[in-house]
Amino acid sequence: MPSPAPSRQPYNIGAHFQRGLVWFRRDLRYFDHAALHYALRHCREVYCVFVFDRDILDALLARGLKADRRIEFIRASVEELRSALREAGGDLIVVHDHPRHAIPEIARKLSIEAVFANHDEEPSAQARDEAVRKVLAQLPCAWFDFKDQVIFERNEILNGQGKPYGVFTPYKNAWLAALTPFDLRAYPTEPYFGALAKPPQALAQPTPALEAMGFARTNLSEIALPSGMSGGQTLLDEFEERMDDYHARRDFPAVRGPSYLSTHLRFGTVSIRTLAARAHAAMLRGSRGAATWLSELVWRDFYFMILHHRPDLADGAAFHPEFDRIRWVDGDTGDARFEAWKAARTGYPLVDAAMLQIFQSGYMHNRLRMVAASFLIKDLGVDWRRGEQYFADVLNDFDFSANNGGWQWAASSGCDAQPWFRIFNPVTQSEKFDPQGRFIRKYLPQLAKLPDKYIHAPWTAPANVLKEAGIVLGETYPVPIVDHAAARAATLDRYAVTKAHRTSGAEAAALSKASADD
DNA sequence: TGGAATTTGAC
DNA sequence: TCAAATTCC
Repeated sequence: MPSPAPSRQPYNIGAHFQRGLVWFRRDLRYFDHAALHYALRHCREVYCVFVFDRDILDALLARGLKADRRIEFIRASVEELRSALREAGGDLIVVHDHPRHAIPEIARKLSIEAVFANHDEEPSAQARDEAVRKVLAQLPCAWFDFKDQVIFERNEILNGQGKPYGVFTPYKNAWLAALTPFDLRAYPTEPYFGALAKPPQALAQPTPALEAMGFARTNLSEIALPSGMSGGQTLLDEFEERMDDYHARRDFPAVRGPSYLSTHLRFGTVSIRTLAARAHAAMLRGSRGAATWLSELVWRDFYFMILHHRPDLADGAAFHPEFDRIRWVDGDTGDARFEAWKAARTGYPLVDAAMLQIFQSGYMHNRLRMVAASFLIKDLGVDWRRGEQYFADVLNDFDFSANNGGWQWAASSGCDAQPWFRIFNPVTQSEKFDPQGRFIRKYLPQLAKLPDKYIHAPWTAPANVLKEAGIVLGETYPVPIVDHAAARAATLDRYAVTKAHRTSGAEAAALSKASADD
């Protein structure tokens, strides 16, 4: 049975079923949930399942990533969801398996007539769903999927020519213009909880332990990232207190400015509709902070939309292919630079502090993501894909679309990216956004005694100041691995190949004149 | 959602 | 002389 196109009208299932199965993936909540809403309304009995996906988890283990905060976050969130569903009269079947095997098997055992899930735009997830759907079709078992994790998806926002936007600002204007109360309204579930059903004991096995799946405990409990729906709610409540100041505070990593909700958005322990509705309402009453924050939520929709139209991005393609002509610094030099960047040993304090933040906590402040990415790409000359992969490995809130979008923005190869000749100065950024060095001092205590004036660039400090602060450059803290001015010049050279094919009008005229002269 | 070099303009 | 404005990368 083909799945109807997503609609901004209430989805018309057009049938009722005896038994349905809701497959939870990146939507670990039981309120305001599209798939659960429609399943509860169209099935007499609704079962719920979560699969710890061995295709994903085994790949992480094969790469040695045993201590992954995200797996721990997911497991805790799954446990909370499971308790909540139990209290509501149902349960959550939790298995550690390959979805293309587990979902049809459970569907068969429970005589499920229809599986309900929410969209996941990542190409690998699309392939996964297609594989599951194929097996289900043979049972037969129907499949329904829904927009849930964004406000507008896929082709819902198009430009005047009926094509997807490639530039953010006009996209955002169209997004705001298209917004209706329907788009922000919750998909209620609670009124229909009567349909939740408890699976037989054989399927209601305990949630697998981290260790049973091959993973180790992490420092998740120490890093102020409460998990589950309750954790998301706590962070949202706290953020609402400071939302009006978001625009003024969000750029300063030493200040509590951001919402810290990104990981909850990633795993759906908060609802995007709740967040966007709060932001939109506050914006309408004149809150600049709320307007700026809403803009960030629109960026999130934007990058999901871009990935939907450009699945080749998942294969490492540059959004603008001419940027794949760049010769990056590779070989031993490239390796050494990349390792120094990861190890927080670049000699630029703000960059190193940022890299320690992500390493220790799985989180990096958004301003610093731009600074650290720009430094790897445009100061060290290293291929942006290497940085993208590292962030993918360690960020708690890692989402392919936004991570790829951010890296390609920094590399200037992306849609609506910064111009290629725009190169952050890591010292200037530090002076602007961490003026008192509070963030730097938190992560680099060996620099703590340096006066504000020199904390952004220790190598410029006079010998007696360094001595006074107990610093021996090259021993207690690295000397800069590259000189910014020289690196900047090298990057401008390196990027020159991206404009080689684009001949200006004057150049074209000169060329045709030259050939006419021959 | 820059930065650096250069020019301009008020002293 | 210096900071603001402009231009170029």
